[in-house]
Amino acid sequence: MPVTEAAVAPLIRIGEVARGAGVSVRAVRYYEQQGLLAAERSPSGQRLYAHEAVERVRFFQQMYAAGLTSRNIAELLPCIESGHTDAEQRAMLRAERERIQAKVDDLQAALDRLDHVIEVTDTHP
Amino acid sequence: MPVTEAAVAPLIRIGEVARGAGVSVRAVRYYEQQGLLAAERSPSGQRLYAHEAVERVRFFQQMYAAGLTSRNIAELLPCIESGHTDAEQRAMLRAERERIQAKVDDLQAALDRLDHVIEVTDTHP
DNA sequence: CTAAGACCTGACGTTGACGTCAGAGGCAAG
DNA sequence: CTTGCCTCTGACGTCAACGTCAGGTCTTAG
Repeated sequence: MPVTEAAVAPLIRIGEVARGAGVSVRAVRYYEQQGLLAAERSPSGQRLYAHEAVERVRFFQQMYAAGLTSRNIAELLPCIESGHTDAEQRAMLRAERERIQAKVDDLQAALDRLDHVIEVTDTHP
Repeated sequence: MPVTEAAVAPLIRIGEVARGAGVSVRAVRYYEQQGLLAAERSPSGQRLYAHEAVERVRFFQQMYAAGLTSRNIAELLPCIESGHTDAEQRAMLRAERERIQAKVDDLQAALDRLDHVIEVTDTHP
């Protein structure tokens, strides 16, 4: 086994990140602008990402879908990466959790109402 | 029992509707503009609403929270009021239902991820 | 070498549900 | 009558997460 070079994880360009995560190239640039996703640069200035960037962007999408803002996501990223938190961060995490839970409850209530409408209108065509 | 006049349900003004439903006066006007909520007018031009308007506005809020647009709500209002639907409307109702259900699932997934983060960071302070 | 894509940096446009401000009436109390 | 609060009609502002366009550079298949 040669001791020469560890297999350098091949970096990917922005288009591949975007396609992999199912978002636009513009969106990926936007995430960088919001401080969510840093990129190396090639000598010519093109952004280069590790493969994990794809999963990371998917995570962003999931959080956006949950109603978090870029700022919220930026705040909770250090918690995830460092694995430890101070009191303020824990409070923030719990607050976001409560917000989402409340939203789930709201949606469930809306769903119930819609189901009621559907039931009524289906049995009275 | 006098046969004179049925107790006229007292109409309320826009401010009371807004306070009752927990939204702004501007929002109530906006709903009218979107064709969601009609109002009588006093001789001087002020909007007058029945009490049920409050509940109706709450319903709007619930639907907005579920991610429906004003247009969506406007489309499903006739279904609710008439109590019957054509095929297209039923399809629309089901589609919205699916959208909301998908959103609930997304939120639940986000919640699970957040819970995981919270758990890890709580046990590693 | 060359043409087609992919990528770059600005920078303005979009969408939805309102917020906000201006200017002008209404309306009950004192 | 006037003070104070509510309401009216426009009409422009906001905010977030991008879309889109312009004009130029890079990379890669052939």
